[in-house]
Amino acid sequence: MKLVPCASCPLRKLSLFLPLAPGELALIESLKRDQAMLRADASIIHEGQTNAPLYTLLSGWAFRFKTLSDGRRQILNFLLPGDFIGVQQKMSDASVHGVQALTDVMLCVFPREKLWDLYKDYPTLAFDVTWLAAREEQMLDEGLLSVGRRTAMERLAYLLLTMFQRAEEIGLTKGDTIQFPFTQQHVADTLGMSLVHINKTLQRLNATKTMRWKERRFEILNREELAKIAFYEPAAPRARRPFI
Amino acid sequence: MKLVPCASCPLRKLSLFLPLAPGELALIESLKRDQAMLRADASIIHEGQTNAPLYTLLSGWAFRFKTLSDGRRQILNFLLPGDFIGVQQKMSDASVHGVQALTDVMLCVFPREKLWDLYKDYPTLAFDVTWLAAREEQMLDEGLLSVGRRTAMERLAYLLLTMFQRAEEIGLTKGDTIQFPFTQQHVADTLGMSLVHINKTLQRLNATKTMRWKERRFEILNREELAKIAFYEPAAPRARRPFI
DNA sequence: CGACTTGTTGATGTACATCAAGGTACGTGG
DNA sequence: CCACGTACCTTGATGTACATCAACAAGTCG
Repeated sequence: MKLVPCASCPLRKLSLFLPLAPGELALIESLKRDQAMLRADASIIHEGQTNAPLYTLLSGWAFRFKTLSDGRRQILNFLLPGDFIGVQQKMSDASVHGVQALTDVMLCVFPREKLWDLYKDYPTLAFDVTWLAAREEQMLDEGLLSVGRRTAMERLAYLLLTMFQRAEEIGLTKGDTIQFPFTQQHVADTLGMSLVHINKTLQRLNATKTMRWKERRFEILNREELAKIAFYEPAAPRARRPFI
Repeated sequence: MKLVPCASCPLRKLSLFLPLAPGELALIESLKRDQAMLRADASIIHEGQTNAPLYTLLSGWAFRFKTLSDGRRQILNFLLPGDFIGVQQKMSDASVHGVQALTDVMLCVFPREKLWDLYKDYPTLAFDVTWLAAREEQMLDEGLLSVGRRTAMERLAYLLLTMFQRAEEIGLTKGDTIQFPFTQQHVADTLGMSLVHINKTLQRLNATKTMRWKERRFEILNREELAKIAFYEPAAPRARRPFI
């Protein structure tokens, strides 16, 4: 398989990313070790794996998760194109969570040892890495708020709405619809509920006519009302990039 | 109030922090704007506050939280001396969570604009910042796993055990005991449960004789057994500092 | 064609929340 | 000193949001 040169990397086309200085691009190019293609359901990082490389998700969906020894699983977050995989592991430690592909995915592989070069020579990029980590952390905060304090209906509405909006930002939606790759079981494991209860809550939520989710196809019918159900409090407009 | 010079900063004494190069110390010194002392219950960062500075917690306990507009509160994490406050906000955005002091606290104030200087001139320190953020994220992951998938008893055991261990690492414990500053209501808001249920679960947990928590005084009686109840799966030994 | 994955629905049980009342400790002002 | 409030904890009674179990339907894949 041919390597996609970074200059034509799909991520570079996103408006989220301002142009890099030429030197930065060259550096990124030099850091890139490899590119990997994985099938849906493949494991990207195993729980307990040591010194896993960093990845950027170029295309497809994935998710981070943890499991207890008796099999209970908690999905921590979904990953979309443009997301970084692996910053979570405090450097050089064993990974304490797994990452699994939800669809076929394409990954850019980035050896962990070289992260230091990036910090040393390209503080702008280092700043970006921190920014991405902070963004991840905010999503986790929201997840914790959902699972801890939102009701079943609010949780489900919140998750579907925000997943839609994340997908929308990177152009994965068509109007008010999208094809979600996850199942009701995935959602159950994300929201800390049982599959059956997700299904019953979904019936009630569909009945509100603010949205519809059936056979993986999701459609928003009334975004404001859905946001109200979700207890979604609109954040300040997103910064496009770290300041300076 | 006198400023504590960074060279004699309480944090510098912790074994968690290896010696800094002299230049690094000077930089930190120059970045330090101020030092603040706050009373228990004071708000350190308000939800919605923009461009809040960064802080290092020098002494005392605090916590990060989010609230829904109808008052439901979720505590996201507790903060102990040596923790960074504010990296979570993706730079320059409005803060989407609040931070409140649990005891009287002493803070080192660090203007957000200067973070860039640090990244530019001291990549080692920048690396540390990322490392701290990654560590925070791992704690959040565990919190999400707890609230989503652990039972009430497991959750409570896990929280108390890990809070004890975090305190132990920075020398806040006396043998197997510690004085926790938080109330059962705080724990309820951390674990996504009601105060009443926390109390009832606590009775059951005390009855196992693996620990005792009464009137803020916490004591571990059998760490291994408590860890089993908590479904605590020991992580790989902690790295002392990011590899370079 | 079975075997499997995903979704759906109903019956039953339980882990939790909510409500309510009271208990102890600690502070305050009279 | 007492009377009073307030913060935190405790316990029982009742209700409900959830999980679990079970059975079945529809699609897909070897």
